[in-house]
Amino acid sequence: MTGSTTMEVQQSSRGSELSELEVEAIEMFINFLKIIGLPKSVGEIYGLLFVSPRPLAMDTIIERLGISLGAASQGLKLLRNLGAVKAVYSPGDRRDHFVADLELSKFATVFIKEELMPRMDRAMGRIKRMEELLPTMSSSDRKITEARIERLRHWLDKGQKMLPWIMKFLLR
Amino acid sequence: MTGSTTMEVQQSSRGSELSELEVEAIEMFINFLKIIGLPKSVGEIYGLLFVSPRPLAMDTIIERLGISLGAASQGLKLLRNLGAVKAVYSPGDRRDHFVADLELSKFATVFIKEELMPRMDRAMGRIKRMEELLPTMSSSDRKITEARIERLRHWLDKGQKMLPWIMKFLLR
DNA sequence: CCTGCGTTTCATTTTTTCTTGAAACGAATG
DNA sequence: CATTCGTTTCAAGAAAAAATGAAACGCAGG
Repeated sequence: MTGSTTMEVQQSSRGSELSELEVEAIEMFINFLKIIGLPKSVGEIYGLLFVSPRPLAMDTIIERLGISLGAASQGLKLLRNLGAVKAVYSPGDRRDHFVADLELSKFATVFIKEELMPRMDRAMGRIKRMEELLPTMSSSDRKITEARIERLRHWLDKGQKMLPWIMKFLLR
Repeated sequence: MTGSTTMEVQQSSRGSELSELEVEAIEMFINFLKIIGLPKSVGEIYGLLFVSPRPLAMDTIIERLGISLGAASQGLKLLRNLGAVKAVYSPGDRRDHFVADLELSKFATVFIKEELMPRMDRAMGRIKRMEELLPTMSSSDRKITEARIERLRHWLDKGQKMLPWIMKFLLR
């Protein structure tokens, strides 16, 4: 019945062994996404989707990577929130299928916008607070600390000015 | 001579309570250094040293931060290796005393040089390996994956070119 | 409506990372 | 040189982060 064209070398989408190429991609993304604090499972998922020529359903991802249901679901959710993966509709299949968004700069820009910038803002708040607290120090020490805080502010300013520039550069 | 209005806050250099200003600085650096993957204790140490107008001995650091001997020793070692802290000689005292290097950009440049660049090099190695493996794919899928790997390489190239520029910018 | 498939949630377990403190070390001092 | 003070090391413990999988959910198809 199901005859048709022997399903070809579909091995990469239903067997369980990962091809060497897939392993390379996966390891690359594990290491890469770790930099911005994402867990291994997220790197695995994105790596697999990145080299996969066609959308994959969640249970395929689970089976091929050998990760748990929870990790897959949460990892995909996170990646979708980042905009790094999107779900595509697959006719005649109740399951969602997932594709990697190839715009890698998203990882960097999201990281900058969601992590670095808010942290820098909070740091700036603390610096202001420190400046307010300066008068509570003995005057001899105050000069020294004041200069340091000033320096801190200066450096942070520089960082804050640089980030938008980097983002612009990343977006082509 | 210390006249001024209030001389009270001398406590901050030998008692055990941290001043509010010190707390702000410490929390700031904990959060800041966490970005580049350094543990809390390291942030605490650097933060304390940063606002301290004079060099501190290790046991002072231990006492004031309430951290252990091991954490202090290892944290200071790490910070010295990064070049973010240096030991200064204090006449008539057997103990080492530590000062924060105020060149904050060091954290960023060390991170770029020691973390990002090597990772990118390794990633580039993997990309080359993937390109070698491409011929093992079925030809229909190969085109797609080939284009993606090409894209990956392009993006990584861009990143690698950007890093030296960022470093230059950070160093004034 | 019910049923069943696919997905999400979340308490628990596992793994990883950080901290602790005692023991080893070493170098200045008497 | 023996002693003492200061520092480093590292095995063990604590804390934090990530993964697991069973239960709850929700929705398409009957």
